[in-house]
Amino acid sequence: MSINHHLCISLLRDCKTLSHLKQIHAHASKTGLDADPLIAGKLLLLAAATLADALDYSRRLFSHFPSPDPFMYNTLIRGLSESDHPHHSLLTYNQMRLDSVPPDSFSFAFVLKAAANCRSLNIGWQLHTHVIHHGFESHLFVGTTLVSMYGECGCLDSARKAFDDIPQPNVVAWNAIVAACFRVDDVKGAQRLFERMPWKNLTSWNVMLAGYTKAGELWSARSLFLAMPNKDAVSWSTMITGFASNGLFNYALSFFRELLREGCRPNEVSLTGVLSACAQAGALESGKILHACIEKAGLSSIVSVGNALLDMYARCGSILMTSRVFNWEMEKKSIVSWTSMIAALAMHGYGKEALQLFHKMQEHGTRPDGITFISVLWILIL
DNA sequence: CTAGGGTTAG
Repeated sequence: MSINHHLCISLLRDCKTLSHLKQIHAHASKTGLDADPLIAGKLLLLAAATLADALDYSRRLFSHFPSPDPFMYNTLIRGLSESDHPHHSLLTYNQMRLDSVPPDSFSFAFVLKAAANCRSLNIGWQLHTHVIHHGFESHLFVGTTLVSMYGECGCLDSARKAFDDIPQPNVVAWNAIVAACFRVDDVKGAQRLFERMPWKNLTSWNVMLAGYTKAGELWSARSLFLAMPNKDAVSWSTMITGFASNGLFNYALSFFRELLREGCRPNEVSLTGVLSACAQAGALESGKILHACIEKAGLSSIVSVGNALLDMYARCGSILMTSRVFNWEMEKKSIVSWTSMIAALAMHGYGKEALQLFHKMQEHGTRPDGITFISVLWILIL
């Protein structure tokens, strides 16, 4: 089968997995589309860079283009900035400058995100000078990314200055500076800004909810939630995960029930939140009901949902259901899945099986981290 | 063809 431009673009738009991407690439290379720097080749690169498990692949694709343009550098910088090694994004940015390709506003938006993910204030400051040097200091998008980068690095003063440098901040910029206050636990400052905001949208309210729950001020969050003009799935998820992570299981469960009563469809975030509440409360029966809902809604293939289910069964003492979920219901496993299963086996006295799984995990190419080793050590204690 | 703010498990 040979494919044309149009087909290639629509296939890439729906591409979700690495093997799917490889198939498309194979078909595209038969007609030379993969080397077409105008559309298909670039979109192939874009798909690879935004697919979580296809970064090496995207780098290989990138290296085949003799003279990459800003779009292609940006694509790789973006993919790497969201990876586990965001500093590789900075290396690509440096390569771009060495190749005398001038960075544009997109390049700065992506590379500043990488600095934020590295939590490196030094890199952030250095990039800020580059932004000024290239004349983007009053660019709305770049300015907003600077605000959130400084917030992420815990430097509220710089975030404030970057915000004041934006000539006409819109609601997104305002939301960014409010979120920056919460990130350094300046709840009072966030409240003052929230009241002074010229406009608010739903996200502004959700920023406040998330900030309050992170600061442990759940009653402020609750009264704001009740006073909000509109609520969406993020508002509900924020409240449920907020209550669950602060140990208020009954509130998490009753908010989830309320969500269902309002006719909202639970998403994967609210489900992981309420499952975590069941796990901590030992509510096996509620957990089983949720399990059935997840299967019916077709959400069981989402890794975070599967992991939350695993943890719920393990903490509720049902080792049989834990291994059933792990062995039969999870097609995709992350390091969290392997570690949860190992911990569950070890804590229920199945030391030999836990150790076997520890080896099997490495055979699957997943490298253990600190938490995995701690889980294995439970074998010695129990 | 790419971009900024809010929710996700061990």
